[in-house]
Amino acid sequence: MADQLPRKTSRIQQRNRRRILDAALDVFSAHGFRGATLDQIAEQAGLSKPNILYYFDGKEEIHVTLLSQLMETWLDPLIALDPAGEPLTEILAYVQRKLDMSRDLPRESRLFANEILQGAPRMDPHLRADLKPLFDDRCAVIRAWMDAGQLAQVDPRHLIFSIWATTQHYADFQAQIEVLLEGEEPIDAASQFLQTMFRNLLTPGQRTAPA
Amino acid sequence: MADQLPRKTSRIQQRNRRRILDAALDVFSAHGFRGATLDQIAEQAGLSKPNILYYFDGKEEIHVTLLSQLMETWLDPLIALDPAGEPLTEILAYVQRKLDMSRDLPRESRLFANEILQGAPRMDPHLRADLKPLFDDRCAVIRAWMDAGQLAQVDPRHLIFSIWATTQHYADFQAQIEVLLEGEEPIDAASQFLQTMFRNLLTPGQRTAPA
DNA sequence: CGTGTTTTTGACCATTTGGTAAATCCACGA
DNA sequence: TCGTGGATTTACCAAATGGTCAAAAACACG
Repeated sequence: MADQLPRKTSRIQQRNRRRILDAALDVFSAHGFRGATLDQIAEQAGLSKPNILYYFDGKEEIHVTLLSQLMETWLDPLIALDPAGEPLTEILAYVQRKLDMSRDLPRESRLFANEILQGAPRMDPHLRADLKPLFDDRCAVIRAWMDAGQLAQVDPRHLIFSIWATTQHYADFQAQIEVLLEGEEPIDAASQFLQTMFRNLLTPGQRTAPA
Repeated sequence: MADQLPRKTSRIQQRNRRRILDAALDVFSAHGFRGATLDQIAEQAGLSKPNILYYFDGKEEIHVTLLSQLMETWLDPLIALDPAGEPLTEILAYVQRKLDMSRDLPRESRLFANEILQGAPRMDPHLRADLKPLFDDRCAVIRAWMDAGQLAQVDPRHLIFSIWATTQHYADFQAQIEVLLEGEEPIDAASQFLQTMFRNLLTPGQRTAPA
C-alpha cells in the first residue's frame, strides 16, 4: 500500500513542529522578522533553542514556512468569491469573511502586514505566483458584473484594495484602535459600517431615501 | 535680548542632526526599530557610528525623536478639518490630504505603521495624549453634521478608521500594490475611487441615477 | 597665529544572537 | 532487559551590534 516510506513524521515531531510554528507566529507577528529572536520563540514554545534548530534549519526557514502556510489562508476568502453568485451578496460576504479573519487571526494579519511593510522580501515570489493571478481573475469577474449593470462602475482593483485595507486595519492597527475606542470591541460596529459603505458604493442606480 | 544662552545649535549641528534623522527615517521605516542598525543609519547618513552617538544618546533616542516629529505631521490633516466648513467637502478634502501624504511621505507612513503594528510600545502615550482628544473632538464634529442631516448617519469612528485604512494602505502595502498593478502609479485612480466611495457613503438622501 | 572648543575618528568592549557539536536521554521493539 | 535511533540538552562559538573613550582633527575667533 502507499505511504510506506520510512516513518515520515512521528507523533512527537508533528506536535513539536506545530508548537514551534505557533510560538513563532506569536513572536514574528509581534516583533517582525529581525526583531524576533530564536530564544523568544524557544521560550514561547517551551523548548530549548537547539531543540528548535533540530526541527527547523534556522530562523529563516521557520519564517518562510509560516509565510507559505499564511498565503493559503490569505487567499481562501477571495477564492471563495463565487462568480456564479449574486454580485452584491458575494462582495459583502467577502468583506465579512475578511473582517472575521481580522478578529480571529490577528497574528496572521500582522505577520503578513510586517512582511509587506518591509517590502515583501520573502513573499514577493508568492505574491507574483499565487496572489497576482487570482487578483486578476477576481478583478475580471467583478468587472463583468459591473459591465452587466449588476454593480456600480468603480475600479475593481481599488475596490479590492479598499476591502483589504479596511478589514485588515482592525487587526494591524489594533493597538491604536484600542486606545481610541477605549477597549470597546470594534468588530460588530465595523461590520455594520463596512456593509453599509460597500453596499452604498456598489448598489447600481437609485438609493432609497432615508427615513 | 532673549536667546542669549550659549550657542544653542551650530549650523553644522543642525545639518548633521537633520541628516541623521533623515537616514534613520529611511532605515527604521524599511526595517522596523529592531531591524534597523546604527551602522546602517550611519552609512546612510554618511557619518561614522560614533559620530551619530555624538548627536544622539542612542538608537532609542533617534527613534523617539522621529516618532515625536511624526505625530505632528500625522495630526495636521485631521486638525485642518474645519468644523465651520461644508461637511462633505471637508471630509473629502481630508481623504485627499491623507492620500497625498501616502504618496509624498511613504516613509513616515511606514514608520507609523511599524510602530503601531508592534503594539505602539513607544507611541502609546502620544496616542493617548495627542491623538485621542483630537479624535474624540473630530468624531463629535462629524456626529453633529450627521445629526443636522448634512451627512448620512454612520459611525464617525469607523468612518475615520476607514479613511486612515484606505489611504495609508497605498504607502504601507506599496510592495504588494506594485506587484498587483505592475508598477502603475495608483494614486490618481485611488483618489477617484475613494472620492466616489466616501461621497456615496456620506451623501444624505437620494443619489442621482447613473447615465 | 594661538588657543580653547566643537566635531570626528579609530580602537575597543560587552552583550546578544543565530547557529553548532557532542554528549545524554529516552521510548520502544526484539 | 538491552540495544538503537530519534529527541533533547549542555557547553560553546563567531558574528553582529549598541555603545564607550581618549585622542586627533577641524574649527572659531581674538
